[in-house]
Amino acid sequence: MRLSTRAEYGIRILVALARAEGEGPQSLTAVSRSEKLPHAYIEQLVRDLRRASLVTATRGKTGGYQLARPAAEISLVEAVRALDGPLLEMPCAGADNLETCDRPQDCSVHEVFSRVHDSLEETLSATSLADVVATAGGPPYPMAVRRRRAAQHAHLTATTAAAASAEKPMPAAPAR
Amino acid sequence: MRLSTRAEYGIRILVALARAEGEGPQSLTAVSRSEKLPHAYIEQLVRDLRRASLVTATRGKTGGYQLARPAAEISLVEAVRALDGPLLEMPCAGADNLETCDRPQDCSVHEVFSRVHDSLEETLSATSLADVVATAGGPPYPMAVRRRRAAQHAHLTATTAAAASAEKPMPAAPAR
DNA sequence: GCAAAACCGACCCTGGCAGTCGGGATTTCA
DNA sequence: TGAAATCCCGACTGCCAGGGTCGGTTTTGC
Repeated sequence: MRLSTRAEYGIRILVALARAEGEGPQSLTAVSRSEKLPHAYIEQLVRDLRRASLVTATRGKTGGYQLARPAAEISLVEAVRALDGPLLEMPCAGADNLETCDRPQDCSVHEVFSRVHDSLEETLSATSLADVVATAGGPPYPMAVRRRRAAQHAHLTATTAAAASAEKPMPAAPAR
Repeated sequence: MRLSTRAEYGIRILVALARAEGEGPQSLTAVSRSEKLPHAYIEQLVRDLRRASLVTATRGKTGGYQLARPAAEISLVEAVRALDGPLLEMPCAGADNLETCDRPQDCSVHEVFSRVHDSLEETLSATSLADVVATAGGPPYPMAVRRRRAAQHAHLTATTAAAASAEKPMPAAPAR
């Protein structure tokens, strides 16, 4: 299972724009340089972001892109949907829109996949660009991650997985 | 984002075997017929399941496959890992094993992706084959899903997403 | 010994997706 | 006015992972 690089790059772009919030339009070349991403490719992606109204563009020599809304009000799930389509793309799984399962009556996995989809949606919509920017200032990541994992593992053995999930500090408000 | 059909089919196979728990080995042709999956392809998958010790095989004319452990003790995350490798396969993301991020010091998305990975792991490891079999008897799925969604949405507007997740009845014990 | 099963490796083939290219439309600035 | 920098757009390429197949061997029950 993997998230497309489209979504990954897209998020990186948005985060870069979020960092420069209020500083006016950022040119794509600047972003591509700072994030080390291929300019020509990025261009496609940012187009989709604009069409999804996550970003606004201004043309001309001093032009560039900026977030269409405050970073705190843009959740990652919007970015992923804009670039990647449905969160969990499977014939038989509470997809984003409707169910297109070919075994309508007795599909064993339908329920589970819907659950997976929902959990993805939850985690992604619970994180805003502002959150990402905020955490990104912290300690080097492998460390932070490992510390988090350790703490969580302790909980997992003591209580249930669901309970542990609820205890994780999930910073911000969903955008919608 | 999508789960490979390998994983999907694999789960279907395991569920079929779980349904026939205690009835001795089930031939692959039987499974392929009942689940409407291509025999030749399934064969590959079940091989991997065996190598991961989720399934045992008996050869010969009356041979077939059966679960290596009770269905209640096999979680879906094991199946997915056996067939699909790491849960969330991304260069920069707390992958299953170790971190192979090329932007070691300031990777903005590392933290988020790890969170997604963990949430996947939670939901998948919280569901055992026995759970799937149990829920699979119930009402036709689209209904069940829609009902669940509606209930959840009501909560989401009232409380936070994380809290709603904790309230979802997640039936069973993680396998490990 | 025949039939039916599990085993195995090698192979094919198509779609999606990362990434490129060339050109056009806008704006700014000198 | 024109050059330069940007956004804008559609079309193209190339690769490779993944779904699916095939032919053959070994094991076992009747």
